[in-house]
Amino acid sequence: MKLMVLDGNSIVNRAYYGVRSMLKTHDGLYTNAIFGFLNILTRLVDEEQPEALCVTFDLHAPTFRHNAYAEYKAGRRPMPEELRMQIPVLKDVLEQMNIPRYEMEGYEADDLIGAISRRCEADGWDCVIVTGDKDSLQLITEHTKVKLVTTSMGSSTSRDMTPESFFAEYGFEPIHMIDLKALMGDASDHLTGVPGIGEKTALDLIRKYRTIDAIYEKLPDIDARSAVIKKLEAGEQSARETYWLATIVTDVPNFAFDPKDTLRKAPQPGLYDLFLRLEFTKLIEKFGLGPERQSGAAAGKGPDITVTVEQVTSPAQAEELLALWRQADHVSVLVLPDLSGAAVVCRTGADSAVTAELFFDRYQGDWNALLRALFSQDIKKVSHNVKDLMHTLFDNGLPAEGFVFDTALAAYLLDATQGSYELQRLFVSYFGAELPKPLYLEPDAFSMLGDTAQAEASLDSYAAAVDGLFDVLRANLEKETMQALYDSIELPLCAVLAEMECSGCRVDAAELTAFGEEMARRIAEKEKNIYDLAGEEFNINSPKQLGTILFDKLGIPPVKKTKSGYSTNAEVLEKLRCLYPIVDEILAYRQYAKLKSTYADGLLKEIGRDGRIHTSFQMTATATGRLSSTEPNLQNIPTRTELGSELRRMFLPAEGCVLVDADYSQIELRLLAHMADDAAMQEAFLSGEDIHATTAAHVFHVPLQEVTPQMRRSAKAVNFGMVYGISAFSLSKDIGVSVGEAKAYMDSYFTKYEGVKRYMEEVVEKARQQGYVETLYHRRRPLPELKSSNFNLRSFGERVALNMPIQGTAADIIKLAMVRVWKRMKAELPEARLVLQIHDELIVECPEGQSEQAVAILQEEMTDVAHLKVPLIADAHVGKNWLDAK
DNA sequence: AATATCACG
DNA sequence: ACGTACGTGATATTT
Repeated sequence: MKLMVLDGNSIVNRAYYGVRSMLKTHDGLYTNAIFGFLNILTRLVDEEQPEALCVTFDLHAPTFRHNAYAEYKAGRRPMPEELRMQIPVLKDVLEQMNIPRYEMEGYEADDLIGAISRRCEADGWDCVIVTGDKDSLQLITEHTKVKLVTTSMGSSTSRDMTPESFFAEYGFEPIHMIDLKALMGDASDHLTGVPGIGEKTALDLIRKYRTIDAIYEKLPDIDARSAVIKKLEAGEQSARETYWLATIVTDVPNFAFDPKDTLRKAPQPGLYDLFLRLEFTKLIEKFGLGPERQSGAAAGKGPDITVTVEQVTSPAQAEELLALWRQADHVSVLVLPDLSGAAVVCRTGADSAVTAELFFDRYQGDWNALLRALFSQDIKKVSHNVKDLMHTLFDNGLPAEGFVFDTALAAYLLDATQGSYELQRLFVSYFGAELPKPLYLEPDAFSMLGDTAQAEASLDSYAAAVDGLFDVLRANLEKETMQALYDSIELPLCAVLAEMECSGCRVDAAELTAFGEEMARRIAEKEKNIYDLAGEEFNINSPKQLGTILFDKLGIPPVKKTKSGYSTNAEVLEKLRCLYPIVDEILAYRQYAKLKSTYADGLLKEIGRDGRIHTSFQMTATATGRLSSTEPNLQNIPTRTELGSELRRMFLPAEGCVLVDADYSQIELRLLAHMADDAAMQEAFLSGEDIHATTAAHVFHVPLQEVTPQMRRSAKAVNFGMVYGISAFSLSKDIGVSVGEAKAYMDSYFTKYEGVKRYMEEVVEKARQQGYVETLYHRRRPLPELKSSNFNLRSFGERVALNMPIQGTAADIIKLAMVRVWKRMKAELPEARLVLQIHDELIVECPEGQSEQAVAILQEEMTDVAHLKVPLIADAHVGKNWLDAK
């Protein structure tokens, strides 16, 4: 039999610091430590398969040992509030999981673990101790092993310590860990040990003599330098005291522990509700949890409404409902992805609603006409992921008007850091209950299901969920002053993006194929050279194999390491290229391989039957408010190298058309000048100077005419650094100077741009107070990281606080410009259409003869969209392909 | 599923 | 003394 015992305090600490970001629920309850704890727990249980399981905790009351050493705890940093508040919840979780918890006044978690492990051994059980503290290593025996948990870079790993592995590492038996501590002490626990004796000397002594008793018995004659012997003599009392303090008590009176009491049991039904509250939907699935009784899943704590369900089969019935919907404030609609069915929820009173089920195969009328009526302007509709629905409607030649609310989009605005805005998740967050599995969304769910009844029921409850979420989300948007952002930017953008996705962009498949073939030739050539230079064949695409060849076989000095071996990235290889010809070949190989796999082959796969690529724009993906582009990503087509930018030649307008490319000039720096209200920087933009050159002149104290290209490059890096939340270290790395010089540049920069300096301080301070940052248009990003006690996490939060308002405002501005350009083109230039957006750049396709009007519309709308204290400039060019239009 | 790399603004 | 830019997505390899 085997028991696993966790050191609760130690593991929850590791978990808290280990989980990458500050996970929290939508209403601000921190959960990252609990989540991390459960991850560690489940992983180790899987690994060990123990029959019994328990957790111990410290009780923070003074103990006899603490009295003996009053300052014992004094030096430890207090537990951060964000962690402290999670502890009682974690204990609840353990209770619901039926995992016994042990804590006792006067004893630390360690002591209880000691007692537990000895009790196990006495009963003939094996014991596995899980902890992050090395203190427990003294408990290792033939039947007790320690799993030492360490966290680094956001993931935790554990190492098994047995008598054998301990001896291999330390060179003595586990029990002498106490003797080691007695000599070297432990700063983190305020154990003095022998003053002047450090880890190395202590290890030497213990390896030779094993115990402090043995050492002190023959002290004058032991094999050590005389200085060491002197220190040992002077520190004997402290050593013996430390020995006593470092010894884990294994004999705890009144601790009635029986390993049989900890045999694993199924969790309590309440675990499900608790996980719901913590929004651990993934864990609910993993643990196979469900509600206590089948009480109609969507009923839960959701809105309490009497629903009449109506099957729509006849046109007469449809007419009646359409009339009802037209006079309703709004209806909530969910539609199957293939438009073969829909559910429409319409409120008929404060606590009543009618849900209509519409299915193509049961409707004895003109299905298309019904959809046309439903999606016309005069029925106000709420839905989830409106842009995707519009895309489908457009593709089918149907109208997509009268959408007044998108629940996914609203939830995204309320917290852009959540990552996922699935309906099921939102329902859990806002109503604390689960929706049934979304059968109809899974591929072929319908056909596999056979019986459509279940799918229909889930479509109903999903539409009802949208209806319920609408109220709370709309109220929250208003409360947080995001109504305007929502109404005038995000929601109108849905139609714009849906249309852009449907339009797509024409791509020259033949040219792309030829380009791919040319890359294949060059790859083969480089491959041969590399194998020759390496003396053997290997997979160049594998960083692991490449690292072995370069740094082990060829003996090139490694520059940097990653967590799993040598780093072989471009930055590293760039440093080595002059000295080793193979490195040059590898860099070339990598370039060709990237261009072929990601771009030539990757884009070819995405060309549709219409000869065009239809990317998807994601509206709820980024924390700053930017869009993203997927399948394929058309926002990262190469431009920085000549060879790569050839790909842009293959993006074409439709026959008889041209492309118009308009991009904002330095929009982020202009926004910095505006938002920081920095007079000097505003002046530079107002006078139309080259901002990077001007900055260079100031930073390097030279007249504008004497600024060299090198100086301008560095100044440009400093300018960008400001937008990103700079540090001297990273700036120095970026422009290749010492940290000291970089620091000097920054100081000089801040002397010139005082407003920027002040702004950077103020924005972080304000973010700390509010718990979030926001853009000019009140787009918001929560920043719990600023309260973190983890230096790295907190610093990250500070950089984000500097960056998000700028990047996010730029995103707001171009989104608004898109809506306006779209509207004007609809009215004035109906044959022109928006094709792509690349963050600060818009691409329009229009008939050859209309390019001048298109340029004018783009420039006017992009420039006029915001009135800042500096001009907003947009440059526009016309071309027969993307490259020419740049 | 995670990691390393590299493409973009 | 920490470890460093901000925001993305795709591919190939490895676990």
